[in-house]
Amino acid sequence: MAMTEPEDDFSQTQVSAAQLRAIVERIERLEEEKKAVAAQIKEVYDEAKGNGYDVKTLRKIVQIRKKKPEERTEEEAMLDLYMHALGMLPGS
Amino acid sequence: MAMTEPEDDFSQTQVSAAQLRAIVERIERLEEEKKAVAAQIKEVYDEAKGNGYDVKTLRKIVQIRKKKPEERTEEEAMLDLYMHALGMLPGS
Amino acid sequence: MAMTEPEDDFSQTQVSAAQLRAIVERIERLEEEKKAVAAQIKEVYDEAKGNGYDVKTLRKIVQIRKKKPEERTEEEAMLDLYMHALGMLPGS
Amino acid sequence: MAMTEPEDDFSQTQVSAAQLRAIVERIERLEEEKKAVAAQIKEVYDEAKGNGYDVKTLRKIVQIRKKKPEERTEEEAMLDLYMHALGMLPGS
DNA sequence: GCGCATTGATGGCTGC
DNA sequence: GCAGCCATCAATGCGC
Repeated sequence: MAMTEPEDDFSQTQVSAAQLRAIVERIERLEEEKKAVAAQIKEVYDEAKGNGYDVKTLRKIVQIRKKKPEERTEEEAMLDLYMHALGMLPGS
Repeated sequence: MAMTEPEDDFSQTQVSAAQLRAIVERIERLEEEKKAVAAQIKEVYDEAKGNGYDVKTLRKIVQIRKKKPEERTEEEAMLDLYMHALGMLPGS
Repeated sequence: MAMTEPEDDFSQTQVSAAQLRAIVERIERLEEEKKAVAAQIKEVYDEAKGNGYDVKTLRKIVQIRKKKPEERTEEEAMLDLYMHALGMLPGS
Repeated sequence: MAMTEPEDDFSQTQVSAAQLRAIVERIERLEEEKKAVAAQIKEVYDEAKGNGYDVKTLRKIVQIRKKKPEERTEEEAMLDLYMHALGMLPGS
């Protein structure tokens, strides 16, 4: 009875507890997913290693491919930046 | 010609390049998945925040639940030890 | 000649460039100092470790002492609240 | 008396407490230094801002000057990296 | 007040 | 096997 019809004083608390539990468990499930994907990534690296690839180098390549577009933009902006900062451009 | 009938000397190299490309692309796909899951986790925290929960505390809870009870006890004990030595606790 | 008697049009620009350079170099010097201090901090931790102290706990202590007692109390209270709601505490 | 001639049972503990306190305080002093230097850096930026410089751009410049040598090295290594990884170099 | 960027902390990997 | 290194992740501070 008390379980199915809790005291009013505790209803809100119980709801909060249930919500809280739901939130935490959702996060934990998602973190497990993330962990699983991370493990798959590791597997690919390990397999590659087994095929004679150098993991460290592979990581570098992935990293470079990730950063490239960003870097190129920075590089292009840089010249303008310096020139502008030094008052060598019209807009300065 | 060279493209459709490559020199034997380069066959192995081309296979390696293909393997390499396959590996890198698999990793990149998995990293995108991981990124997506991370975004979902962020959403849950944001939603919780919208419902009045304190995100920082939520993170702490998740972290604590990750640790084994034994670890948690050890860490707390060590902290108490140091805090006691520094007079930061009532019983000191 | 042009170097010793620059065109009026460029005088201001040159001054700005000099100022700019001065600013940037001052910042760079200060950042080196900051880096040096960070290295000293690391040394202290390493030395402590050599004397048998637990670095992780030391860091926690330093962190806790940084916070005002009030903050600390609030945070602990919130954590207890959540942990209680989740049945992670004895009294729940 | 107890203060100047502590019980043997507590000597080691007290020494540890003193050592511990010394360590923590050294760290705290160094962290204050670091904080002070950081504040000086901020002052330079603020002063520059007062002189009409764009702080955001200044930060970018400092950043670029910091990363450049490193990036150049990476850039150089990269080509070799790709070529090596793809078996297009003698050493592969 | 929010999002971004830096900084600090943790856990995993590598080399000795 | 452990210490140092690196990559990831949380947290603080800053600017918009």
